[in-house]
Amino acid sequence: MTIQKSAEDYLEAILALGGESGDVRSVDVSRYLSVTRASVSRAMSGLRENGYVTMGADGRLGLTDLGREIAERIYERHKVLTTWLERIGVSRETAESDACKIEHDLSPETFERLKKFIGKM
Amino acid sequence: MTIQKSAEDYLEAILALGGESGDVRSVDVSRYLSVTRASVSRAMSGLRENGYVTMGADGRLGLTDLGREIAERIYERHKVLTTWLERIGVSRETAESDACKIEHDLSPETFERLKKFIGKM
DNA sequence: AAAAGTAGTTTACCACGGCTAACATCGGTT
DNA sequence: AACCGATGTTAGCCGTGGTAAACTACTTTT
Repeated sequence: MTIQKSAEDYLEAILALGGESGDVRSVDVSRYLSVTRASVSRAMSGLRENGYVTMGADGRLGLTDLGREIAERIYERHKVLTTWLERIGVSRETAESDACKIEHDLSPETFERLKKFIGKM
Repeated sequence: MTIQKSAEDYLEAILALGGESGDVRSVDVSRYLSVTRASVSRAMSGLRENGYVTMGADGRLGLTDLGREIAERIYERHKVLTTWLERIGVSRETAESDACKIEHDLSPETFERLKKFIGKM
């Protein structure tokens, strides 16, 4: 199973919502990503099957090591992109929204370059 | 009909392949985008219906004013993105490929900023 | 002229990823 | 105890955009 874009979004959402407590449920993800509970439920089912996500009997979501690795990679990309976009003068909101859209697509090479470039700005 | 990403790709391909002669056929688009002739055929059918593309009896493809407008917008985005990526040290090939992936997604605001930024580099 | 290749189309299929609707649970209210 | 609201699941649907296979038509080769 090659991880899909939407799967990356779900994993990232779980990470982003986790915060201190780590108390994340499907409905939180549903609100965060503006999709229905049904969509989250099906996505979680797939992510559990493939070992990216765990779910307690009470519905609490967690990331496996594998899932966390992916989530963190995407989340870092997200931060790099928003930083860069804001740096060149894009508004915070647009930066966030654009970052979400392209964070899945850019090559590792581009990310490395971008990180270095931001450092030098 | 809100134009879709794939539609933008097809229009851009017709523009990119047009060059001097303007002699573009479906099979050229098919090779350019690495999709089957069947896919191109169906896409062209939709783009013709909606007034973005023309097709002569001999199979020659052309852009309507509407289609050309979109194609040029995307093509310009493509050029801005590849320029920028190469500028920060990404290889030509990766720059091309990454530009293709994100050229549909970035907001107009980001593009404006990016253009200005490249000018100042 | 016959055969082979090239181009475009149509059909039927598939995966993805949304959605709604209906149902099952569970916890707190009254 | 009965009810209600919130949550999660399942089933079935849809649009998008690819595919392969089969067919047509035109051109080029032999």
